Parts: sequence; C-alpha cells; structure tokens
Amino acid sequence: MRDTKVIAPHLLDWYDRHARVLPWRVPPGGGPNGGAADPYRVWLSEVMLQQTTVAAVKAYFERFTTLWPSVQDLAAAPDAQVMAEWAGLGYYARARNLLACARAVTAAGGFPDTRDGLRDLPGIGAYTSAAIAAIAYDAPETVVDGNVERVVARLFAVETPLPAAKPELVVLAETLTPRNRPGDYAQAMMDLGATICTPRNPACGICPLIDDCDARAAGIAASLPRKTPKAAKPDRSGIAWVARHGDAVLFEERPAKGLLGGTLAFPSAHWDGRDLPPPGIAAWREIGHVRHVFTHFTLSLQVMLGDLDGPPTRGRLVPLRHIDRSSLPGLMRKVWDMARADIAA
DNA sequence: AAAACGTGGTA
DNA sequence: TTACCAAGTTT
Repeated sequence: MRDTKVIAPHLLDWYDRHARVLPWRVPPGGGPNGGAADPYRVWLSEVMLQQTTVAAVKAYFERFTTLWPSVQDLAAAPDAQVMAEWAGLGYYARARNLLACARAVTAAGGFPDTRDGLRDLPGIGAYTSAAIAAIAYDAPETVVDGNVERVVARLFAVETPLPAAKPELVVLAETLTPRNRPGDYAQAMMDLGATICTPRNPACGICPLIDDCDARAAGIAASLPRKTPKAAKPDRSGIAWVARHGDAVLFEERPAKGLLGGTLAFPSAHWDGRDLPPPGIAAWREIGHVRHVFTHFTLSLQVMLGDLDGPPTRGRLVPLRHIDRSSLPGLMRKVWDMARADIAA
C-alpha cells in the first residue's frame, strides 16, 4: 500500500531543483524578496493557459503585461484592442471574459482571495479558481488540470476512462494536497506532468515519484489515463469575401457569441455550404480555398475577391497599409495571406 | 450533460 | 496526413 504522505515532500524536493522558469512564475519558495506571486499575473497566465500550450502563451503574456501592467490598466482598455491583442490565441470567449473579469475585479477593489470568491468571476472555473487561490495566496486548494489528471491516474493506476474518471481523480488528488507550500505543490504537479509524466513515453526513469506510482509498478503507466474515443469531426464549407473598395478592404466584427465571437473577420456566412454573395459586390472571382481545423469540425473556406460598387452596407473599410495580420484570428490570417498574395500579383 | 469553443506542435 | 494533445469554461 502506497504511503501518500510522502508524495508531496518528494515532489516539492524535485520542484526545488527542477522548477521551470516561466514569465509569470515566482521561483520555488517565493520571489526575490520572498514575495508571493501577483494575483493579476497569475490570473492572466492561467486564463491564457486554458487548453493552450506554454510555448504559445509566453509572447502573449509578455505583450499583455507590457501594455497593461495591472488589472486596473486592463479594465480600462478598449474591447477592440484587447480582442486584437488576443487574436491568434484561440477560444475568444476567454478574451471577452477576461475584460469582464478585469472590470469586476477593479470595481470590487481587487481580486477575491478565496477559491469560492474567484469561482464567481467570469472565465474562472473549477480549475482556474483553485490555481489562483493556491499559487497567488498559497491556499491548500487542489488544482486538477489535464496534467494532474494524468499524474494521479498513474499514481493510483486508475483504469476508468476519462472524462468519466474525473470525479474519482479529483478525490484522489485531494488526498495528496499538502498544507505546506500548496502553491508550489500545485505548480510542481503540473511541471511533473508537462516534463516527466508526459502523455506519451513518460520518463519514469527520472521521475521523483517512481517509487510511489502504482501504474509504474504494474507496467501500465504509458497507457494511462484511458480516454473514451472522440467522435469524428464533420466537414463544413463556406465562403469568405475579400471585398475591395479603392485602396481599402472590408472587415466586420463577428457577433459577440459563438465561433470567433467578437473577432475581426472578412464578411462570411453560415459555413453550411449555402452561402450567398454579400450585397454590393458586382463581380467576384475565386482565388482559392483555405482549410482550417476547429475543435468540432473542419472547414473548407472558398475565398472570393471582388470590388464593391459603392460604400459597404455593413462592416468597415480598412486601408491596405493599416491591415494588421496579427489582429486577425488564425482562420482569417489564412484568408488574408491568400488574398494579399493575389493582390500583390 | 453533452456540445461548443481555436490553434499550433508533434508523432 | 491523420490524430492527438495543451494549466478549461460556459451553456
């Protein structure tokens, strides 16, 4: 029978020597002056990291904290600027919730310091509330993300497939959370999952918990956690119109809710294969197709280029030299790259 | 409770 | 190229 009491100490010893250095992180044991992490930076990084890799987040985090050093600064930012800066990171509801949360926190005079208080804020759920409470306030909350699910499934050799296994894994994870340094422990679990206890080819040979792991003992670590197969993605198709008017191109903001909500886009329609041309375009021609993979479907978008006969009836014209590729979501970057190449030719 | 919601990297 | 994966939340 495993001794769960030794797991946190083993992990913290490892973390003290091998913690990743990350822009939003305070080193093990505290900052330069023994200081704790800034709740604003912890919150911002945690939201950016939701379903998103550390590598992708780094540049965005640096950019956001340079533009907006405090939550009050972010709260005062224009919606469109925040959406443009978020462009490319994905899951755009996060950006809208980020602003709503910043404004709520600013109005309240600061971040709540409890998990329950944090949980009530927009864009902060079960994971993020626990992460902020643990990392910024060193509260003994149990943080369960994808890394922790995997580490715990292996430590206890849980063979129930995810997502059904989630409640069981949370209960098991709670039995491991220490009173001593819960914030460092939470980050240590995630570092372990990201660097040692990886989904494929886990590096059990250098794992600080090798002697505490049931799956390792049973020789099934690499096969855990089990997962129920995902449904195949359907294919969809649609049309995007790159409409020129003199030296400008027509853009419009997508509706706040739904796919790519609130982002800047080329006029398009329902992507159900039955799109019709937008009003105001006399003649257009196809310049190619872009393919894009979303979470739940793949999209093939026919890209049409044309000239408006007159002022647009929707959206707004942006002069060519002011079009900033980086302010567009990934799909629209592909469309623009194709159109720009055609226009240049 | 199941589905919606982005993107880029890796095997 | 296909398939999976990454510090989840909302409805």
